[in-house]
Amino acid sequence: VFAGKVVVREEARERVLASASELGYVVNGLARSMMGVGRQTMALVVAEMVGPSFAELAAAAEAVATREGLLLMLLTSHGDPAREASLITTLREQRAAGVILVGSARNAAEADERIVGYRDAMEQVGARLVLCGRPAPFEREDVDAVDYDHEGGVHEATRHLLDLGHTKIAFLGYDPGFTMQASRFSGYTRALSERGAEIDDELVVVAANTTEAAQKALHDLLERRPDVTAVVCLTDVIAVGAYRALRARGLRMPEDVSIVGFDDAPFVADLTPPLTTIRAPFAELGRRAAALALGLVTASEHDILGTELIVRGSTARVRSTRR
Amino acid sequence: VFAGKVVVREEARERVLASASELGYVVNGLARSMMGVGRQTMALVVAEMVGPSFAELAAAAEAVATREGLLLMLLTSHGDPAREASLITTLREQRAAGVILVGSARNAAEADERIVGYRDAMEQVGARLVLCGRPAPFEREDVDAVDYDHEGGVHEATRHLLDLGHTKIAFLGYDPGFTMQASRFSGYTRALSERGAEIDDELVVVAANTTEAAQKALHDLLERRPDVTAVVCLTDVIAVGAYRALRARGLRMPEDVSIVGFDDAPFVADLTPPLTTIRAPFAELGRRAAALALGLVTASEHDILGTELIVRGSTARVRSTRR
DNA sequence: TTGTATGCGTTATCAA
DNA sequence: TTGATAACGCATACAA
Repeated sequence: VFAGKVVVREEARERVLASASELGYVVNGLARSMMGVGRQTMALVVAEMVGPSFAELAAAAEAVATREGLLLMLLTSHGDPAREASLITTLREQRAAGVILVGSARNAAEADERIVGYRDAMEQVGARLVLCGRPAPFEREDVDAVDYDHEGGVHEATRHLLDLGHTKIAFLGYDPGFTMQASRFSGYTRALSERGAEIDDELVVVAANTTEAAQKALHDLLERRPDVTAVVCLTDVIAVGAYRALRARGLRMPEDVSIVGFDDAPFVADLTPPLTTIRAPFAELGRRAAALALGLVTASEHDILGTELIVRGSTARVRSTRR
Repeated sequence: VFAGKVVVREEARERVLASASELGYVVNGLARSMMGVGRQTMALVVAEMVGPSFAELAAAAEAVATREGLLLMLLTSHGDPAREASLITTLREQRAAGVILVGSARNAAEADERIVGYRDAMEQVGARLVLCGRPAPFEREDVDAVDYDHEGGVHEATRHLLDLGHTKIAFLGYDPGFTMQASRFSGYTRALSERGAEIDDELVVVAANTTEAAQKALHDLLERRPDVTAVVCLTDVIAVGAYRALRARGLRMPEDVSIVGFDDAPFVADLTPPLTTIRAPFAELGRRAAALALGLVTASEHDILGTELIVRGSTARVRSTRR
């Protein structure tokens, strides 16, 4: 009766259902899926459960999982390769239908090899691995990935600043060791190069993705280089750190310094001034990644979703003189 | 070898491990936990994956799940009782070790009965149910719950405003149909009563928990009652809506109107002015709920965690005249 | 220390 | 339509 595959007399079915509800019986999903009837779970692995992007993406992925009758497992790797590997093992043991690895990854051949290993391991238990928000390793066509246009987004933002007359444009949050950081940075360099501008290494500053780290990093930069009139921030979190640093130094936005962020986090439109930022389609990203992970669609090519520059009050035309 | 219970010769164990890694074999966790060896998952059910509180709480719960070797399933109910019931059934089928129901619940006897039913249903398959961020139904001692002091938090915030000389204090986000809304509101009424102030019904305004709804609600209130000098907001999201409404009307904060929120969401300290708000220990909440759900601790009584008023720039002494 | 049998709650198959 | 039985991959107990 519960399997639903076999034809049963109506009266018998009702008798079974009645006893079941009387006894509080429910099918043992573990035994059921052990018979290969179908997986019951899929997984989403993120470095940390932070940021708006994470919630939006997870919610979208869960929605498609639910539609397919699956539960969504949410795991964190804390950016630790060992923990990541152990999660993959556990998910294999659990016979998850698919796993989505989301977020920036280490930008190294060794990391790429790990990913391919994970993919093969999952495949061995009949599950899919899909990358989300990061490029496929070695640009391999045989690893499913859905990403958004980090490079294009920052390129558009940087060009926006160039169009406003800025020339001393800093990049805050540089870290070539990670894919996301590297590709966003390359959007910055491309925009500058297209205008024939040199990359001023001093204006490219490393900062961890926290408000505090960003604040300190920009503070230090402005000590050395008070001529900066605009800063491209890796993320909105970093942009908020930039706001704090500028405010602490008595500089006005956007009159003295223009700021652009990335993510369009909640509330950044309510800052003073409202943050100009880049919006990525996180919900769509989660949907596609989940659909890929469950084999509902097949990746025609590597999907790269577009981003959108949202111009608000934190960017303005450069002023010829400062102070 | 994999069960680890039996003593095996070292050479044999190595031979097994070698073959396993060669074949890519991993234990079938489904079959294993079917033997009652131990559950492998626990679940966290929220209405929506929004808000900072959610991420912080989920991360903390996942940390203790991980420590116990379990995976965390994250499910959304969208506030729909039918979906909630269906999730409970699925989790019973999956033999989850425990489930945490988090967030505001409907404030009705019928809802309480549902919860007790869920608890019994989970118990039947040897799993625990724990409520988080909402009170136990009917104040039943036999339903595990860990909550924080909604009432006390808002009471402290309201008294803070009273101490600053405010008398026309509005409450934004009223909705007696839900536990969280009701208990936060009662903190407001208690603070007023303690000072011998009447509750002015016109100053108590309904608003859904979105920035847009709050903005419109406060706008409408100020049309009718321009004498309001302070507003207690159900959440930070609503407080941001209040900021917008005030700004749109050309009112200054805190000179013309003081605002307090609830949650201490990211970035609210970076608004202009920085938001005075109430911080609840979401991480601790998640930790305790998870520990309870896994039976690591037993609830001595119903845990009510304390909150903390964080005074920032959005509240100030009332001015005798406006404009 | 190792091999063998039994049972767990399903699905699937085949006979009645 | 229904009942009996094998098989799934494991844990457990017991014998070798």
